[in-house]
Amino acid sequence: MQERYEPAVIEADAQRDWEARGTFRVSEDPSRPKYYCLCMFPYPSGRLHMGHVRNYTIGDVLTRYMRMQGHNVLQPMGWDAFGLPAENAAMAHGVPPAKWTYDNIDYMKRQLKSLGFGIAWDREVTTCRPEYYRWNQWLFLRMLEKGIAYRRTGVVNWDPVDQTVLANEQVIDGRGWRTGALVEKREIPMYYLRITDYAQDLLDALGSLPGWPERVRLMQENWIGRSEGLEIEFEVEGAAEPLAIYTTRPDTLCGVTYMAVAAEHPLAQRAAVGNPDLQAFIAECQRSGVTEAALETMEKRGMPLGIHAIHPITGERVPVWVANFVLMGYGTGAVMAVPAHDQRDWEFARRYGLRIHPVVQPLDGSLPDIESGAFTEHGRLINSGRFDGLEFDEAFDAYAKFFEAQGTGKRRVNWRLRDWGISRQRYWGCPIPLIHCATCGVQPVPDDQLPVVLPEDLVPDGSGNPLGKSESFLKCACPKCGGPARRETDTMDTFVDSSWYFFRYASAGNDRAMVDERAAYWLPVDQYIGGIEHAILHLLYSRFWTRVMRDLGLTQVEEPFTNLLTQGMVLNEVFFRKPASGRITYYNPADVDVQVDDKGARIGAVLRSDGEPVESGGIGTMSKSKNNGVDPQALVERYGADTARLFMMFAAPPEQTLEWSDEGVDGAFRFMKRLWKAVHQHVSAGPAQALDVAALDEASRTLRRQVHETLVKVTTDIGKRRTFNTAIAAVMELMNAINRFDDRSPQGRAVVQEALETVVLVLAPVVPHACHALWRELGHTTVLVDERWPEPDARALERATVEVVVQVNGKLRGRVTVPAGADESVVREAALADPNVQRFMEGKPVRKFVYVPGKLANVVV
RNA sequence: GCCGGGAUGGCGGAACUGGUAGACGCACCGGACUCAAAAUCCGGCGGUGGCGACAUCGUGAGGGUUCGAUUCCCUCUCCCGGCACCA
Repeated sequence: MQERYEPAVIEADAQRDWEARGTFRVSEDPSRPKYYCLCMFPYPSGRLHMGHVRNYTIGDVLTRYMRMQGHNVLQPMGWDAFGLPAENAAMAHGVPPAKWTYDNIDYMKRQLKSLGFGIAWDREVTTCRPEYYRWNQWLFLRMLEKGIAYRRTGVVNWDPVDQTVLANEQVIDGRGWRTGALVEKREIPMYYLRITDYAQDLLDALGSLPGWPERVRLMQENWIGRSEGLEIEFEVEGAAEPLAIYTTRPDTLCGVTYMAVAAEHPLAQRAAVGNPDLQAFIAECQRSGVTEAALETMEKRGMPLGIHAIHPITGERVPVWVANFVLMGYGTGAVMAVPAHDQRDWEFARRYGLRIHPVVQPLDGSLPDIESGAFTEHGRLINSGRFDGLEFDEAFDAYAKFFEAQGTGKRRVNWRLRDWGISRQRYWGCPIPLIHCATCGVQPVPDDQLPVVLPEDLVPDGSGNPLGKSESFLKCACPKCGGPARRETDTMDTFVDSSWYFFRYASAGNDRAMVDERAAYWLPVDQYIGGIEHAILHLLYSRFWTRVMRDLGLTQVEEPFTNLLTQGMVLNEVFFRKPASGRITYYNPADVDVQVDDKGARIGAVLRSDGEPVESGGIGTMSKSKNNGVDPQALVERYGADTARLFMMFAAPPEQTLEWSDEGVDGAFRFMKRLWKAVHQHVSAGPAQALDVAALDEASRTLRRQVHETLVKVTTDIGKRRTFNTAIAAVMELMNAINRFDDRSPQGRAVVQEALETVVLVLAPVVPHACHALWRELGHTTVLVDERWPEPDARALERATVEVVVQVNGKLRGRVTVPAGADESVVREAALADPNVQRFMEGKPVRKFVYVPGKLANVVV
């Protein structure tokens, strides 16, 4: 056996071996339990980043673990290959997005292979390939037929200089990122998917997802945002049509002191005619951003329209305002304002001197305090005429009945969730398969003409969609009348691509159907793993898309992902210098030396190249802008894939953020060397004898118990808790025990042989290359990746005595050793006899004796 | 602003169902080996007091429940993720 641990050689050997054996190619085998382990596929940005390495290492550990547990495991991989960065790269370097994307895929695929992930590469999916996205188009046409897809206008960010639609991330402080021009809101026709038709189902089914983190279910529940309320019509003076509003607080109706409508609302538009001030204000509302965060954080402003609504209960005249925080897209584009019981309305009323009229009092009968803020809790009605004295539920019912009887209002369920706008005015995406004909209008592309292929040779220049300038793409015949027509140039949101790729892995290569019977074998995904940043949108869209496929008879599956693991982000330190004048410069932590005092505490940091100090910017996500990324490739070349994988899994539990640490990587590498050395030392003394459990001495029995205790712990940590860091810590502890054990007798060596075999087996999912080699060195002719996970020996786990800690009044005062399974009375006697325990009891009688069997006793005096 | 999450030694983290706070690793300190260094091995390592046995304080801040709270409840601070065209 090689004495030195040489990862480059070991890893290449192992990978060659798996490749030659076709170890990770899988087929559908109904005789074995299946396990579909899926990691979120990467966007091919150029190189893998540490987040990918973390994600795919978690997936690979589970894949290899479940394989050892006897499952038929599928771990596929693919590319989320459409998207904005390819267009940005095209603009920067003049390369077509297609070439850039395919080159990146080639490089990143090599990186993934070098990390030793057990991927079924024969099922690879690339979303920018026509053989993939034709099925986006095909399903879109089915949705159009069923009315799930429809056309209406939507608001986008418009850069007036570049004459182009901007993504939210391309709008910086309200200005276009390239032109610096003030961005305008613009309404354009777009295609939407009726995800709101599925809102109730998507909400209810969250309850059937016990394998999802509670926080993700909560976030989705809040995102869907079901609310029950009343839709109420207010008469408007001098207008034929009433003003409809939706409220979840009908009990506060008599507290309405003004109404607010969106800038785009017909009432506001009409009032603005001939009123320049109002026109200016409405134009200003058009200029704010379109994101919810921007709308919620901006200053709440408004202007009276000079018209009045009639309160449906009191008959009072109520002024109607236009306000920048009311959105035409939400509900009816108008709200009733109750400043006494809604904080936002309260602030608005204070600002503009509007009346604040309390109509709800706390249940204790006190008067609501509306001086410092709104009273927003439920309570009892006052100042509400014949509704006085009612509580929330009663008031809700009473008002509902009142309006239903009059036909001027009704109960309504409202959703925060909005329909999914899938149109993008961009080139590098899946073409929406529609044709515009001057005589026949919008026509779907017939199925036999699919796919509508995206030309791969265009280069965007930032001024609009290049598809709109490509005659060869645009020109087509109308499928209905045969006359000249033009193709739709909008492409689909890339969330469409990622909403069903997990079905396609299981139906790879089928050019006649979107999914086939292989999907019925593999779906649903047993374990999905990806970043927490996808907790809402991607996961919700996938759940929706799966339901549409179910309704079209394409699958029986309703929920695509049975278990979900959301991994935390990978962080690193941030170092920078900010000269008195000039731009801030970030330095890569690899180029910075940290200075510590003699206790190891940090006292400063200097740039290695010039020895001058740099400032610490704390810890942040690895990013280009902060220049704090670590290249996985350099890591693998220096330490090997196993060390990289071991560090990633050891440094933090998977759901938490992970802080990068070069020293931590060194530590992981040292452990690999120690492991290698321990096996080398053991093996170089010749083969071990068979283990005779009955012949072991005390020290050997203790080591053997530690081996089996570790096995139990690692099995639950990997298999149930998914806390790989504690599993690895337990194995490190065992390795320390093995290294301290120096019994070279035949039975001593037999115990060590069993211990080392166990270590190699349980570490195989984490550091598969080294373990692959070590398994052979330990005398096996089998291939480790096909071995079964070991079973603990119950008899090895038995203990004769246990240590019980003894507290007096909850404070630790002593320890007693008692026979395992001893009665409480035995423990009590031993505990009370302990001198230190007696000292702290100060001769007082025992008031209470709490005993946690085998662990702890608390004497209360 | 709203929704979700987090905060434990010098650092990353552990404590699984309310029961020994600090496992494991890193950094640091001391020692062995070495002409020396690196590597490796051994030992120490939350603060304070004590020669020591041990005591005492200590899990972001403040309060509460409990025999017992890092864990449960309330209030607050800071950090991170998402907010519908980044993926």
